[in-house]
Amino acid sequence: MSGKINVLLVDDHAVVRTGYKTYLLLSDRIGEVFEADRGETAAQLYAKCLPDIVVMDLSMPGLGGLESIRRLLSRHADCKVLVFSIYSELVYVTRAIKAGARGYITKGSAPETLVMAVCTIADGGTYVEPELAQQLAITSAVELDETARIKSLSPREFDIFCLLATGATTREASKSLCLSYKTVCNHTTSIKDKLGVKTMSELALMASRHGITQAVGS
Amino acid sequence: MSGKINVLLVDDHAVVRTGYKTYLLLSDRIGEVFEADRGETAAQLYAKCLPDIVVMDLSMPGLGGLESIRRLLSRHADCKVLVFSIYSELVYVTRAIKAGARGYITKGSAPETLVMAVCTIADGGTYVEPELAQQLAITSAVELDETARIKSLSPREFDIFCLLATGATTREASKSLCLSYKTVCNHTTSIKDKLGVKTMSELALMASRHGITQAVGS
DNA sequence: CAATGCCCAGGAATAATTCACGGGTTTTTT
DNA sequence: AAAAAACCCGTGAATTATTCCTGGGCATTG
Repeated sequence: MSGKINVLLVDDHAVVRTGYKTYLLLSDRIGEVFEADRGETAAQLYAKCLPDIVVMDLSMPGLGGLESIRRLLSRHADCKVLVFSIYSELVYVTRAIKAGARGYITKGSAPETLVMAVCTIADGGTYVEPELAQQLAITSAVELDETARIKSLSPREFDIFCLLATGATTREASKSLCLSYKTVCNHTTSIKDKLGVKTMSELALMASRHGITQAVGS
Repeated sequence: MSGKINVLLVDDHAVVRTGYKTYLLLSDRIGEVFEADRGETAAQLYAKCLPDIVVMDLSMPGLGGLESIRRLLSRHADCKVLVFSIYSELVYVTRAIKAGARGYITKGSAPETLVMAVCTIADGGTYVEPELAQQLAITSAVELDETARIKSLSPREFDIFCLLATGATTREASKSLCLSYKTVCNHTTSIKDKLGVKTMSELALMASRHGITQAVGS
């Protein structure tokens, strides 16, 4: 039905562009493949070439991939963007979708998958890598949940959480808060339980993600 | 002088492999290009094809890139390995070199660089991306101290460090590395000692400051 | 007045960690 | 090449940390 699909590839890795291009051109549904190495030039090239779809990497110098998507869409609202990233973390998926992407696949996916995704999106559909799509439903809630979980800590638990997450030992925390060592142990158990972490490392990383860097108390 | 250079590509991303391959084959110095998608098969393929150089990604499922390099070298001591990784953190560079790699470049580098690095190493030289080599001198005093400490870890200690710092339990780490639980405990003690930290939280935070976010290995 | 939830903490059982040690291997030094 | 040093792996005994269960005090709420 429709003619050939013209693609604009945006990726700062020349090697990756080449790999992708090689695969795309194997399909007879694909027409021309344009290349840009950064977000800034992508918008200009888009205006000039008017491709049917933009395939965009997320990690790029200058404007990141996300910002590039936003800019592209602010000028060309009907622009179809497929994100093709090394990141399989859901954070990136949700952000990309939020920014207006129509699809998301990782560089680990089979070459046929990307060609297929390109065609699907060019035809007006959307495509998110199955594994990610599945996780998305589950984990998008969990992502927000992390904040919620921290908030679910009782005041005392939060005090202890801050101390332990920034490197204090259980004993130091107990002294600092004038509590029995055992009490702190017990609190810690329920903190880990509420936060859903197994190790102190996870706890510390979670705290640092949420900007908890120094002890609140003395 | 020498004939064509045969290359073995080890990367779990098919697209990326294709990209390298396409570029490599543009050079008339390159002969055959073999592909492996993980460390386990790389060793076998190496024995069969006897390439002049191995281009290896660091982040792979199963054996990580580092462990793959070690194994490869334990069987084929004269094997030349060029690491081609997304990681631009210095920790990984030094680790890779220590593991026996002859060179290190990132996926962001120009395609010509890759070909050049391959040729240089195949000719018996070494090649580390200039930016990275330079960065080794720039890092701040505090970070430098921490970096030095991390570097002082033995290979095994580093493996364990990565796992524990990203949330693995001692037991999980022992399984993942096929070690006795007690052995991991003992290593952990000396890791904490060498890094000068008291708690696992501190250990995790220190790792995250140095860009160790996911296990390079399994 | 229950009922709930937080706060504190002790006891017993369990799990995790440390310390001292030894044997084997690899690497480096001399 | 021999010696020394460093690394790797592991065990056993002692120590410490953590969990689970329990219970009392306190404040808030329906």
